[in-house]
Amino acid sequence: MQKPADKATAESQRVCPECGSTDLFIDRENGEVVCRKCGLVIDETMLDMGPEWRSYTREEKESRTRVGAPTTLTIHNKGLSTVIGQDGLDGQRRRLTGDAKNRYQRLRIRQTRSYVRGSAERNLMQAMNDLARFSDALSTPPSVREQAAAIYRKALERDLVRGRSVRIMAAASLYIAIRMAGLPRSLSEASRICRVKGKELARCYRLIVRELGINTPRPSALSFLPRIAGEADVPSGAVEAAAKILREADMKRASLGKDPRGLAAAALYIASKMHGWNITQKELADAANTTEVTVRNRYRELCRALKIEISN
DNA sequence: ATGGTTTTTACTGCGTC
DNA sequence: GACGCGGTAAAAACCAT
Repeated sequence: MQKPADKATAESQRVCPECGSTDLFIDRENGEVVCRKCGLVIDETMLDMGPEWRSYTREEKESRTRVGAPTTLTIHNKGLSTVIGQDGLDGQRRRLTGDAKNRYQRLRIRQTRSYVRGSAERNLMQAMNDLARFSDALSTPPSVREQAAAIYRKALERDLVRGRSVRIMAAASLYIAIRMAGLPRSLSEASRICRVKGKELARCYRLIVRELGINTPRPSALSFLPRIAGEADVPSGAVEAAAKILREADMKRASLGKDPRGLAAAALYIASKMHGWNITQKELADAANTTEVTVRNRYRELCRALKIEISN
C-alpha cells in the first residue's frame, strides 16, 4: 500500500510540487515534510492503522479475501460487470432454443442474486469519484487518499452507508484518514471544501470511527503551525519558536482540551512578539480560522503557564 | 435531557498613531 | 477617529453522561 522508508532519506533539497517553494518545514514530531508556503504535506511516514486489511501473520494473510496489497483501492473495479438481457435473443438477435433459454435464465438469476454486489459497485464508483475530488481539493498525499478509500470500502462492507449520503460518507472517510495521518486540517475546513454540512460530516465521522474502531489522535497544534504561519505571513523563524512554546505548554498540560488552531495562533503571536515582529491577533485569528478572543485567551494562558513575559 | 467546558458574538474602555 | 489590544457577559456549540 505504501512504501516504508525508502524516500525518507534525503529531504534536504526538496521542492514543493504545489507552489515550487523550497521553504520546507521538517516536522520531526509528526515525521512530515510540510511546505511553509502552501501547507501541502509533501512526505510523511504514515502509520497504517487500517483496521483489518492488514495482516500480521501468515495465516491471517492467507485467510484474507484480498491477498497481498491491492494495487489501488481508489478504483471501484475494472469495469468488468456484465448484464444479461431478458429478451430471449442471442447476440445475433436470433431466438434462443428452449435449452439455451433455460441456461441463460439460470445465469441471469445468479447475476441478479449478486445484485448487492452490483449496487455496491455503483456506490463505490460514485464514492471514489467524490474521494478523488475531495482529496484533490484538500491536497492530501496519495497515501491518505488510499487510506480514505480503504476506510470507505470498509464502511460500505459494514453497511454503514445505506441511507446516508455517499458524498458525506466519502468526505468523512477522507477526514478520518487525514486525522489518522495527523494532517493539519480541521473538520470545518473539510466540510467547507467538500461542500457538505459540517454537522452531518461530524456525525458520519463519529459513526465510522465508532463502528470501525478506528482511533484518531487529537490533532496537534504543532501540525497547524506551518500553515497558519504561512497564511499570516509570519517569518518562518517564528515557527520554531512557537513550536518550542507549544511543546512546553504540552508538557505543563496547559493545552488540554483546547482547540489546536487557537493554540497554534497564540503561540505564533507570542513568538513573533518576542522577536519584535508585529503580527496582529486578528491576522493570526483569521489565518487560523478562529477568533481574536480565542487567540487572546490562549495567549494569556500560555503566558501564565510558561511564565514568560513580553516587555511592551 | 443535562451539566460542564469551550468557542463565538457583541460590546466596552484604553492607549496610540 | 481608526486601530490594536484587553477584558467581559451572554449565547452557541460541543461533549460525556
